[in-house]
Amino acid sequence: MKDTVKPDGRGPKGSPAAPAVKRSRIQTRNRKLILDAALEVFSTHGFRGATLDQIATEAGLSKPNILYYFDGKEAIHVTLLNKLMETWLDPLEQLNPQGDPLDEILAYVRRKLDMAQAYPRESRLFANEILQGAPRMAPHLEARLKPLVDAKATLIADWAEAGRIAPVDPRHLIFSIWATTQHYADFEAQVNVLMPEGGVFPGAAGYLETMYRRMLTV
Amino acid sequence: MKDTVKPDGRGPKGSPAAPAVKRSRIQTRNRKLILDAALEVFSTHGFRGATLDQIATEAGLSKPNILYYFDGKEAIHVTLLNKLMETWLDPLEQLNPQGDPLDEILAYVRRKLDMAQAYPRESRLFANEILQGAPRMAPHLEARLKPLVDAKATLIADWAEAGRIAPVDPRHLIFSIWATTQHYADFEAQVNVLMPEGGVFPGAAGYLETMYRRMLTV
DNA sequence: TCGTCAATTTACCATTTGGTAAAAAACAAA
DNA sequence: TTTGTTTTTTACCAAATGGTAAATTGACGA
Repeated sequence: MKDTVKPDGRGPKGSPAAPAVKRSRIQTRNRKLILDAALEVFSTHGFRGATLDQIATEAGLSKPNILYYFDGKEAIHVTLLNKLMETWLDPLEQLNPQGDPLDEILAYVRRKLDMAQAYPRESRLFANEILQGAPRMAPHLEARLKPLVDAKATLIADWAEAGRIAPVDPRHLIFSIWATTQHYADFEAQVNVLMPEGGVFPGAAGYLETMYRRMLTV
Repeated sequence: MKDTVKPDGRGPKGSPAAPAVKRSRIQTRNRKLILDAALEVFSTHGFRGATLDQIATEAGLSKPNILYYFDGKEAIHVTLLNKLMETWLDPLEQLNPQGDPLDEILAYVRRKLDMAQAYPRESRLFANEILQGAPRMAPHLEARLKPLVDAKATLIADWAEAGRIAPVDPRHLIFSIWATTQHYADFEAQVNVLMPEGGVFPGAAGYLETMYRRMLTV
């Protein structure tokens, strides 16, 4: 019997992430089902706390069928993390050196808050990974996030230097933007206890705009 | 044979948290060892990701010996969470209605940041629990945290009303303080990648004081 | 120093979990 | 419809995991 060929075109235990082969309709659909289910499960239980059975049930597929599409639990997690990284970097990448400094930063805050609202599961997946010491993401952080943050920190420092925003440590500014926006996704369970009235995001948007405006206005 | 009596004075599967019986030196020492080991393990892997074997190894005890001191994995986790809640509430409780509003809030920020630095594992234990939907802490949040936050939010609203600090939504202010301070503990793995130079906390303290001063100064 | 209770170890067990092999079913090109 | 391929199911397995029973060792007051 010849080796089973997995739908992503890799042989058994193959590794390249890039889809070397065009996927069938069924493959496309089921991979999406699995990744969506896995996002749900990993983001609420963390990697070790999630089980393939949970993912299978959530996806409406059998466990062996899931392992037909992915090489294992870890491969699913890694796939999610890889996809996530680009999405996560995007709002910061959009910070425009040519724009008005205050507007740019406030727009960045806005984008991050919108993402926390639109993609809370992704935010929690990321939070879980970092909380646990970034075991599978550390290389990514080093290779992709760090250079981007370095570049944008320099940009913000230049803006401050030129007196176009108030003096500020760019890195701590970025940390505080991440922390305050992602908080509404990551700590949703707590926020919901303390602000029961529906729709916390409009208030959050107003608060954060005010805070960073007061922080950065010269 | 008579029922084995556990060292906390409860019979098998007993429940009261209060130590009904004074503990021996050995009990005190070993319970501490276990709780410390469990804090380490739970805070990095989450509840489901942690194993009794890990905790046992970390504590330097055997697994059955651990189950001699605690009714099970869940009981250890609950014990940690209960202890944690009081520690966690304390800095906010200290917010003094008689003090100068700006000073009081800045001191609160300072206390929270100091806690993130001194007790990062506790911060991550808490973050893990909330991330996963607060399954074992929701009652606590409702019963202890919510009343406190309500009270302090009213206090801050009064300060703003009286023009002693700039107008602000008190609850979002509190959220942002939690988010920005705990970020340095919870996302330590990421922070360390982006700010390799040792000692991020002095810079964080300076940044946060500046931010909340600018935010709240009338 | 002896006896008793506390503490610990040894030897297990049932379930859960990630994963596999191989057969069966569904599908698609001819 | 036939044939080769893709997809799914069935039936497993080995390791890990939470937990227990009972025997063994240790501490310590009378």
